[in-house]
Amino acid sequence: MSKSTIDDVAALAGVARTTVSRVLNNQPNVRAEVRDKVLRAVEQLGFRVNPQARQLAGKKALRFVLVHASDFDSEPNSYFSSALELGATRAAARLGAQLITHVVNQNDPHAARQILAQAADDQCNGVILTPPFADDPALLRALAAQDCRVVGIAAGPESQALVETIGIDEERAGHDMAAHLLAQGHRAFGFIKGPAQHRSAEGRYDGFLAALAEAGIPASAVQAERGNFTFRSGLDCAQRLLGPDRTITALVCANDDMAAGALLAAHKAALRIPQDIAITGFDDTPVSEIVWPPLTTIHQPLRKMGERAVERLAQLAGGSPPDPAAPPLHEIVPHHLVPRDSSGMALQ
Amino acid sequence: MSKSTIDDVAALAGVARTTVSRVLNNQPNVRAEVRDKVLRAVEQLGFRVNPQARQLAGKKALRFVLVHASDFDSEPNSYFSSALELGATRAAARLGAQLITHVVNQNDPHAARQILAQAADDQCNGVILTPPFADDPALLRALAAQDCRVVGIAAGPESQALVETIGIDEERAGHDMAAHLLAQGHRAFGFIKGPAQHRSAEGRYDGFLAALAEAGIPASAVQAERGNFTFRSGLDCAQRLLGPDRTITALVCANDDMAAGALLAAHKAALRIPQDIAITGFDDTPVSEIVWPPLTTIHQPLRKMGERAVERLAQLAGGSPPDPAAPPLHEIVPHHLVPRDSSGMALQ
DNA sequence: CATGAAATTGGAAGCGCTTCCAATTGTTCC
DNA sequence: GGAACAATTGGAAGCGCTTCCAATTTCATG
Repeated sequence: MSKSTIDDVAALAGVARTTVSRVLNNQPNVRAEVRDKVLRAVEQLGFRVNPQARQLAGKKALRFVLVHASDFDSEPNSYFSSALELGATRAAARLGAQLITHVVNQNDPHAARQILAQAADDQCNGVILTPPFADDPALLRALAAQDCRVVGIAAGPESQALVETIGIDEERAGHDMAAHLLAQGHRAFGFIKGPAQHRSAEGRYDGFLAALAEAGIPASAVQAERGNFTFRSGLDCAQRLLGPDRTITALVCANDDMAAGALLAAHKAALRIPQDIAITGFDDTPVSEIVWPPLTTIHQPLRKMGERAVERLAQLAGGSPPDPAAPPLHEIVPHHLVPRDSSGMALQ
Repeated sequence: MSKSTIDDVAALAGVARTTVSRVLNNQPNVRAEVRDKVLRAVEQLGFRVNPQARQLAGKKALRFVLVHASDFDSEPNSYFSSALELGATRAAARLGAQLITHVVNQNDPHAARQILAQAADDQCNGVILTPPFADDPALLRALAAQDCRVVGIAAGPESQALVETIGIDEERAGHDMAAHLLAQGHRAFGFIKGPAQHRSAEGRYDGFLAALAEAGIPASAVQAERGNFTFRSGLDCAQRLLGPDRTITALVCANDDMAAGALLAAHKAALRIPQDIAITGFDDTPVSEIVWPPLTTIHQPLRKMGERAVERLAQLAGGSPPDPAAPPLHEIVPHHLVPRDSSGMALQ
């Protein structure tokens, strides 16, 4: 169980460590024959580069901060934050970077100031901000002023103009969900939105409406409610939409938790799902598979987003100074529709 | 935003790096006056040790493997695995260790062989096994035979006798849940167990029965069903227990997902929760707060368990050879009862 | 074949830190 | 005061790897 080092590879391949390093890092000026010899030695020894050593030697000690939002002063008990951080820490480990996580109470009036102080304290190369912090332009500007790079997660258009951001194409996702339901014959829709300040999620509704408009269904025909991403708000909104005078045959919820609440409301109203009412969510968190029937939803790759955020910061830290004239990049990660039984059947 | 190094601290404190290192690592033979001077310099500079450099210099390059179980060949979409891994990666990062994760299909007859091959391939110092792999004695013995240290997560008594393990006190947890319900006046119970091969979770039922026995309620009076930890199995079992001839006032489920299914069954049967039937879960996953009413449950600190697993492996890798006569250590991490509205009121 | 240029390879320093062995300082005893 | 011992501190090597600059080899041209 002893670990091979670059010196072992060099000895076996009969070259210097410099050459091994060149091969492993895809640098030029290595003959193909030497490259093959090195790669064979790597394979034979089962060599794995030590990322810590690589990072240290490369003079690129990197340290990033991930800021979680919470309603309390303790860590959020949520899949969103766990998955995002898991992706981020995996990427950091791979790159030999340090990732420091902080939890900030989103209801604290001093939240922004706290984030600024922590970023300075931590002497970090960059900060990953989650909603709602990613949608706070003043905070984004203040971080830039203290020379701190930022990647915003699921941030709205205003933030996209200020800092690097990552998210799914929310409008396209909403459009895809509507298209799925339209293809099943639905023409009468309800929609439970998320919080108004969640700018990116508003795009879900916009895309949904755009797809309906293409099918000749005006926005005024949609029965919309506003929830706050919780099961309870989904239950309450759905009870209003699924009352005795119900006209809708499909209810789209802006996240899975609210959709789970809407499922309960439908069960309580003795409605068959999806025959009487199809119900769909967003995000593909574990909840979407836990409930009955399992939810049709849009998969948002949270882990991937965490990874990309770290990788983006690493690029920013390692590259040339940013071109001030170039706008920040909004990176779109792919979403996909996950059809499940909550919308599994075409309308009769 | 420049990072301080140990040399900066040494210069400011007027000592050698060796002395700074001694202070930071709590080594003896440093006068208190010198120690204070160093710590002040650390504070003033906001110095943070670089764990990569520490690990590399300390000649303790560590690499661990975490094996997730899945029903597919892709990564499980579950809070259990995410939280465990998050704890493990955080601890690994802090210790400057590498953590490699693998996903193994638990239904694959070659699963054990796959794990063995991967551990050897990865040249790792140790393996963290999750259920059901942690409950496979043959696998545990085979890993030991290839000189691979193991920490099992939530493993049953048989595994506890073979390898290092970590879990909550399942019996005490089951006992605490029963005591909570007994204190609210409940005397007629149902219980939805987990899968029979999940040895550790059987302890939940044992502890539950022990508490009832103390209150003079025999095991034969409990209506028990067996689920498989899924929402659907919870729904099905609960429908049998909550039928028109229902006699129970409290239903304890061996995990939160089944409890969420039981909640739906209760809602469908038009039962008030908790007035007509109290329903409780186990594990305190995000689901427990997402449903309505929120679930009383037992908090199992998954992240902590992941952390401790890595720390335990690091200790095993760094210490003296294990005493063959000493039994492996079963580490108990604290659980606690989380009372919520699903059992929030005393019986009328 | 000789020369110059380009391509390829290697020696060695050093990233931030730990640790081994040497050097220095302090304490105790006669 | 001197010797012996203990406590404290520091110099320097080196962890696994990258990278800068030097050395060597290869290629092209006259």
